[in-house]
Amino acid sequence: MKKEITIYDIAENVGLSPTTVSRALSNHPRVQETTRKKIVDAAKSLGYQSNIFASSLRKRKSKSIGVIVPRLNSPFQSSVLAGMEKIATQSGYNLVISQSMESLEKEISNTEIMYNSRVDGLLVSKAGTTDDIDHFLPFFKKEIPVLFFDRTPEKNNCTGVVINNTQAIYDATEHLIKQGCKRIVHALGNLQINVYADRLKGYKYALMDHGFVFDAENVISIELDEEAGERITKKILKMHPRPNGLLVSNDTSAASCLMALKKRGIRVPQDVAIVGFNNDLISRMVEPHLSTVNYPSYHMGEVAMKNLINHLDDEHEEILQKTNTITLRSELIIRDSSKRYGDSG
Amino acid sequence: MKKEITIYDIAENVGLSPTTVSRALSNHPRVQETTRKKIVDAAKSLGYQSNIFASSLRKRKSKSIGVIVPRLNSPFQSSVLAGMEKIATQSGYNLVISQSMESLEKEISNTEIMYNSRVDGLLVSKAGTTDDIDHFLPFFKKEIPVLFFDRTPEKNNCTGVVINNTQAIYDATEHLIKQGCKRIVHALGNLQINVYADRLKGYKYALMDHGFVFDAENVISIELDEEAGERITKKILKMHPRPNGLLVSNDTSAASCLMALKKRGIRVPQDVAIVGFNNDLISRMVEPHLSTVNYPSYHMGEVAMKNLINHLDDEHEEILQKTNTITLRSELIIRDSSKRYGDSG
DNA sequence: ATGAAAGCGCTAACAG
DNA sequence: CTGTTAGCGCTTTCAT
Repeated sequence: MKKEITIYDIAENVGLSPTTVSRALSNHPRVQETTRKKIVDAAKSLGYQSNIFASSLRKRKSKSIGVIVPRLNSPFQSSVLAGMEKIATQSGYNLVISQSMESLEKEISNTEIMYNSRVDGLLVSKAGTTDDIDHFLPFFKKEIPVLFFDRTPEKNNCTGVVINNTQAIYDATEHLIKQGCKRIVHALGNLQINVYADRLKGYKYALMDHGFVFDAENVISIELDEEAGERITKKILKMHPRPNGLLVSNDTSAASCLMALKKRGIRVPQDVAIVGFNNDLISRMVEPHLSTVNYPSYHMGEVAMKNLINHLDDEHEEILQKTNTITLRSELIIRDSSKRYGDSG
Repeated sequence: MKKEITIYDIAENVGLSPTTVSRALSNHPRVQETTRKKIVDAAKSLGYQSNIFASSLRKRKSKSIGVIVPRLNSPFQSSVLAGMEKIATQSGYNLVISQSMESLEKEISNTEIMYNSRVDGLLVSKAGTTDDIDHFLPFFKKEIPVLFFDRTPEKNNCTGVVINNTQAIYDATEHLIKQGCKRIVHALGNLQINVYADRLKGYKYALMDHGFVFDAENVISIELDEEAGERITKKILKMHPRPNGLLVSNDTSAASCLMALKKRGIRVPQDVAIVGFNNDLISRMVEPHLSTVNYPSYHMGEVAMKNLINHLDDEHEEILQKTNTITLRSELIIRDSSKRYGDSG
């Protein structure tokens, strides 16, 4: 391996000390402009590449941020990541990304890897299985900031960026009630995940507030994938009376429900009104278009990253450190899949 | 800041030298089992965390791999990334991800960042604008492997993982011809991107082989986003005779075409047969279901990463170094959007 | 099987 | 504004 060009080589070349070279290269104010110029030129002509390992070792900072998501391959998550990447790159941070595949075991292992990689901060959307956060303890102890987004642990001492899931589903449920739905089924994911637990609450509250009786049979907890529609539809068709309102907690599954229902000759929204969640592309491509909850995913990525970085860069102010929860605005988008009485909301 | 626990502390604690501790912790064979155990236990009880900066500085390896994609937020790319992440994590590599936003300028800047971050290898799907690869020169010079996937530069000295785009569209075009389409329009992205240039070739060859005359008017080069369908449809409707076959180079746009056509009362596939590209979820959710080309995106991620890592880990064998191109299998999936004569392919 | 010593390349006190 | 010095924590000869 060829020898690396170091600041010592540059120093020798320009007849200055390594310190000055180091300062010049990192735009330290106390270096004369002419000196800096000379150094920068020499660096370029010698083909110098700063050694980030040495720099990190000395500064105890990696300038990188870890992100752990349940799955990389999801319209929602990839949109969040896009927002995060934009801000991180702008601010000079690298993004180290891994996925937990919805498994706590993998999340723990990923967390350890991130810790050992010495990321300056960690952004996490929790895997479903449990509410365990012991594996973040090393981060807490070392005061490396951990910020949760979307799927946050229940323990309320963790900073998180979320939407108001309860309110979102409250609104959706109320909308279906106003559309004349008498039996409303709510299909959602693993109830150990706060996101779904909160949505269930919103559903219950809305029913209550409108004089409906909550019936556990109307709650279907299921993996919300592409095939979910078939499974949900089969369950619905066995119910008496047959449900005429359906809340499905993501658009992929909502779209797949729509298809499964239509395949059986059941009309949407006349026989069953459907509301999805996320406002993914697909909600605008199926017919009828899906009513859904607009989830500001890209924005969530931006906000989460911006807060983390502010926290890292503001060495003095620790204002954000004690911010508990940042709630982003989400809103119900009403489209044809749930409009049973003309255009009314 | 509290003092870090180092191998010196462990050494002192167990009465051995730092060298032995280092060896024990990295599973060097020449350490007695009992000694290793003692060291590992001490490390644990002292709360030791290996300092990866020091280790990287010494070993000149970061154990991380950079990935640059045009956009994080795309069903195709996120699926590729998921495949990459799986393999990288398995092999003990971190994934540093950034997006070029389809801009050469950002790609160049991202490449520099990756270089300065000292990634052990780089995986790139090129931004569209040009075929420029000068910004990878520093990698080539230092013999840091760069592997392209999907969108590869034309210069044929770059290793790449691809599908046979020409063949894929050849098959799709032939299929439409066999379905009785007399005028076939091909909508694709920026023709400076090899992927689209190759597809155009496949389209031309298929026309030629079936006695059709190629007409440049039938090629629409356009940004393939959610709104593309409207733009494509407007163009088609101005053509005489009206096209009755349509190849759209991604499923999002193909689906949006489908909708735009249906909105205008044009029947698919009877009036216009459509074939998309990628086999995204959406192709199975619109009606009629989209015929499309199955693009093994997840697999492409796995293969690209596996090859890169093999290259990195096999210090002796440099077999893969001279592999030029790995072509993955893709295949036409025929669904209702292009079936004009019953079930025939 | 274990240890001593040197150095990877940088930055931050401190001094001038 | 510039320089001297020391050390971040690890791995790796080379020696025993």
